[in-house]
Order: sequence, then C-alpha cells, then structure tokens
Amino acid sequence: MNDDDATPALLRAKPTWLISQVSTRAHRLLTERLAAEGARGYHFRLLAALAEFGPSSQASLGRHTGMDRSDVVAAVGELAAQGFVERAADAADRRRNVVTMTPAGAARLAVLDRVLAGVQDELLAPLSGPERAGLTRLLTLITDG
Amino acid sequence: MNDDDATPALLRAKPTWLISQVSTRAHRLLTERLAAEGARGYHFRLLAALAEFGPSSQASLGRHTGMDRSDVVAAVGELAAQGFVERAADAADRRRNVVTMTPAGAARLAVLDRVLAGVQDELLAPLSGPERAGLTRLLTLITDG
DNA sequence: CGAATCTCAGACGGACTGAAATGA
DNA sequence: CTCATTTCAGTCAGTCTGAGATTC
Repeated sequence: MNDDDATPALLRAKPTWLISQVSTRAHRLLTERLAAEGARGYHFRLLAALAEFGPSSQASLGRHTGMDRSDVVAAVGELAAQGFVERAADAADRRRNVVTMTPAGAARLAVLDRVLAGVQDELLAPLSGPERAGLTRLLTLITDG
Repeated sequence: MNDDDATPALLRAKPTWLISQVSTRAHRLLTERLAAEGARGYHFRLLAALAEFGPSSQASLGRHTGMDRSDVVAAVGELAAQGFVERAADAADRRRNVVTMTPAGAARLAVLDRVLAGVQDELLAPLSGPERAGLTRLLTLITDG
C-alpha cells in the first residue's frame, strides 16, 4: 500500500490528462500567491485589459478577459472599493458604465504582474529557457488553431 | 466593437494563462464526447485504474486516480448500476469494499479509450506528430519535477 | 420594434472537509 | 487506543443562466 499513488499508464499517456494536472497546479499556485497580496485572478485580468485597451464598458471587459458578465460586475466592484478603478456612467451611451483605471490601479497592476511572473518561474522550474519558449509556442498554436 | 475579443498581451504572454485556456477547451471537449457515450471522466479514470492495478479498495482507487473519497463512492455507484464494476465486502478486511471490473467493464474501457484518443486528436489538431511528442515531454517534466 | 448593457439572484457541477460507523 | 475505510452531509469558489430594468 505504499505505491498506491501511481497513475494508470492509460491516463498518464493522454495529453489532456497532463494538461489538466499542470493546470490544476498552476491554478493553485496562482490563487495562493495572489491571495497573499489580497488579490484574485479576476483583478489582474481586468487591470491588464484596462491598461492595454483604456477605459472600457463592463461588457467589453468581459469579452477581453473571458469573464462572465456577472463576475465582471462583482470584480469591478471590488477593485473600485479598493480605489484601483473608477466606475462612471457614460455620457454618450447611458446604458454603459465606463470603467477607468486610477494611478493606484496602474501601480497595483505592476505589483500583480511581478507576482504572476514569480508563479511562472515556480511552475516551470524544471524547464530550461528554450524549453519554456517551446512550450509557450506549442500552447499558442493550440489556442490560435 | 468588433475586435473586442482580443486578449491583453500581459495575459497572452503568461504560460499559466495559456495552460488554463487549453485546459478549459480540453475539459469541454472531454465532457461533451464522453457525455455522448453516457459516461463521465471519473468513469474512465476508475476503469483505467482497475485495469492496471486489479481489484482495489475505494480508498486505493481514490489515490490512483487523484479523486476525492466522496466522489469515488458516487462514481463507483454509477459504474456498478451499469454493470461495469462490482462492489463486494473484502473477506480479509471487512472495512473495505473491493471493487472489481466486470467483462462488460473491460469492453467499456476500450470504448472510452477510443473516445479519449479522438479527443486528443481534436485538441492537438494544429500540432504535428513530433510537436505532440514534444508537448507531452515538456508537460511530463513539469508534473514529475 | 430588436439589440445591447448592467445588475442581481440563484443554479450547477467539481473539489473538498467533517463526522459518524465499522473494524484491523 | 489508534488508525484506515466507507459513506453521507454540507461547504466553497468559480462558472454560467434567467430575468428585469434601462437605453440605444
């Protein structure tokens, strides 16, 4: 009963299994490291989108980040409460709430980006530099294909 | 509002993001294709463990498949109701339920393994043969490292 | 009118914890 | 007594659906 944690070969051989294993570990790492900063993955996603695309409606943020409309509402509320973004009615289209990143939000994004970079290093520790680039390339082929 | 589904570069560059994207797609494919056979991922995992390690206690199956003890109970119940496994008290250690795969279960495993092979092909369609082998190698390095 | 947006309220399956009962 | 096993109950965060109100 000591070798009881071995995975069946039928499972270990499947790329989908490996991906799901790695993804679970990545998600755990990410959640832990961000929680230590009092943040969640949604916060980084939203701030990154605001930094790249500028002030946006909440619906647009949802599309850019792959988040559900309901979850955008909640996460933007959290970021607003911390002073990292501001919510304001759009004068031109009053259906919309325009979300804008504050200077504090930009600083926050920089901090979280460093946390995320650390997570990449932890996760990919067994891989060399070229191997990491190769992995990124293959994964990108899949998501773009 | 047409290029509204672009992902921020800060996100796209992170291996953890790519892995999570690919994992989500893999999970969706897997769930769909297995549902078309009236099966779930847990069923394949359990049958594969039984095929490789022989009759096992439920706790042991949980360790082999990375499943939670509660979920093993439920999934074994489903497989038993379909006649693919049998549950019997262990004469030697009566705390245990020994789970045994039936001939029908072995046939079921073969069917599900073919379904899973098809899912790999769908997911990795953009990759060449050597690229698929390379991806598997890198992912294995991460999980074993 | 149809379509898009914001918001809340709850569903839904997956991962997990606690605890009780049984027996080694 | 301590530990492992089975089982049920229930928690918990993440994802998503429905519906309503508003505005284009």
